[in-house]
Amino acid sequence: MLTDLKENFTNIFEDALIEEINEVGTLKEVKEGEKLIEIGDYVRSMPLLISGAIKILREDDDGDELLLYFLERGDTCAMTLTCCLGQTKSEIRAIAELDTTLIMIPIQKMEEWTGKYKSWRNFVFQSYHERLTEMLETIDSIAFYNMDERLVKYLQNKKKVTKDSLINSTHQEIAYELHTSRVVVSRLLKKLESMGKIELYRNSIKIVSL
Amino acid sequence: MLTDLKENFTNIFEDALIEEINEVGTLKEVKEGEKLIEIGDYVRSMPLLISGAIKILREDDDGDELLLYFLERGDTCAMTLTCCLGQTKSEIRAIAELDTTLIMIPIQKMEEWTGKYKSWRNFVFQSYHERLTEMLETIDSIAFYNMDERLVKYLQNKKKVTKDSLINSTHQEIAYELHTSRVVVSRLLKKLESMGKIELYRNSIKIVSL
DNA sequence: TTTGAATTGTAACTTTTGTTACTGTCAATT
DNA sequence: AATTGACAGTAACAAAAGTTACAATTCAAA
Repeated sequence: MLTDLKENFTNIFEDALIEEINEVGTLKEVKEGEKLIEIGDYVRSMPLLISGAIKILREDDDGDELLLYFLERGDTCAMTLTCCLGQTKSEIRAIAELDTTLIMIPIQKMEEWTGKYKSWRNFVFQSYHERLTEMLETIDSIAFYNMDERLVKYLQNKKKVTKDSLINSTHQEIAYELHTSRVVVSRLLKKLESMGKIELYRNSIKIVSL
Repeated sequence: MLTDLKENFTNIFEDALIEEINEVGTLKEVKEGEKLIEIGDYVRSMPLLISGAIKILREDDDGDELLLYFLERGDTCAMTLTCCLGQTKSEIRAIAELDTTLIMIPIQKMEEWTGKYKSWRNFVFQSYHERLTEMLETIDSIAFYNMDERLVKYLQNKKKVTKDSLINSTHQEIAYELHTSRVVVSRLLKKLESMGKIELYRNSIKIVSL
């Protein structure tokens, strides 16, 4: 774990802090599709992402979902941060988008470190900033763009996160994450295909030029 | 200013911190409608809200707006926090919704206090949490609700913030903040009126029962 | 008092999105 | 090989939201 830590956080955290994380943190591996946090859960530890990606989802009253954003290497979950401190329940669901490696840090350390390490404070503030920014982008997408544009953004984002221009999703899965219906997604994907921007296969979509 | 501080923050901040705020902070009064921050501005000081309310708006490429949330008594601007620390430009616009009193704190103190005062750290984290929660609610509204429901939420929220069941807005102003068209707002308001939930006047709307 | 701008109401229409229904295809399993 | 269920394509329709156009009203300024 120390190697993972040094590789990913050496320019971010002081050596003494890396030491401490190494002592109290536990390594966790999750498989693609595995659920990390459910809405309403109490959060008892804070994740640092070493590799992979985690998708953060919001749910409405009918149980329908909306993809908020992805966490990637070097990220942490800003929602978790405040849930830890405030002892409140999770407002979101977290699911591994890829096979993912995390370091879990017990929440007791959170408060201690924010007083003790400047690098930790900066990291936490930076995380908040990034998350707020991502939330703003999500709001932009929903409020200012039509579904066809949102779909394009979704595909681009997915490609970036998975580092793969072949996206292994069904139309139904995409519809869930964009909070629309399968028929609408199929319709718009077909239009993108006829424009030569993507190629459609069963269970996957090849991004040609988006 | 000391009185304002003690009245509003005495249970939140340590006495020593209140002292410091009193020394370095400056009192600022803004009139309703006055702009506090524009998108792209660099932020050089952090506001603590003593009284009044500030609306936070997001803008799209065409210059159209969307209301994100209100800041009220005891709040601070989470976007400002990170802008200060990260030296990045503002992503949002802030306009006084009511006549408002603020204490402005120079950003240099930010970092110093996060190391020095536990109560300050808690306040900052709490602020982030509240802002993230408000952003989630905004996302819920846009993503999961239709315009008629969003309009009702808007009116309820406005009533709560202004503490006045008579809302002094034109249909056009409401349309801007909900990012829709005036005709749509007029249509939906008329429907609410015919249901007996509101009364419509020129330049104002009376909330009867929502 | 007249003018003109801002505000509101409303009809008619278009576009976007969502829904229902049915079809064919693919792939795993028996 | 036959069965089954998940997946995708598409038509037809419905609902929600956006647009255009115009009329009526109010109110302040000329």
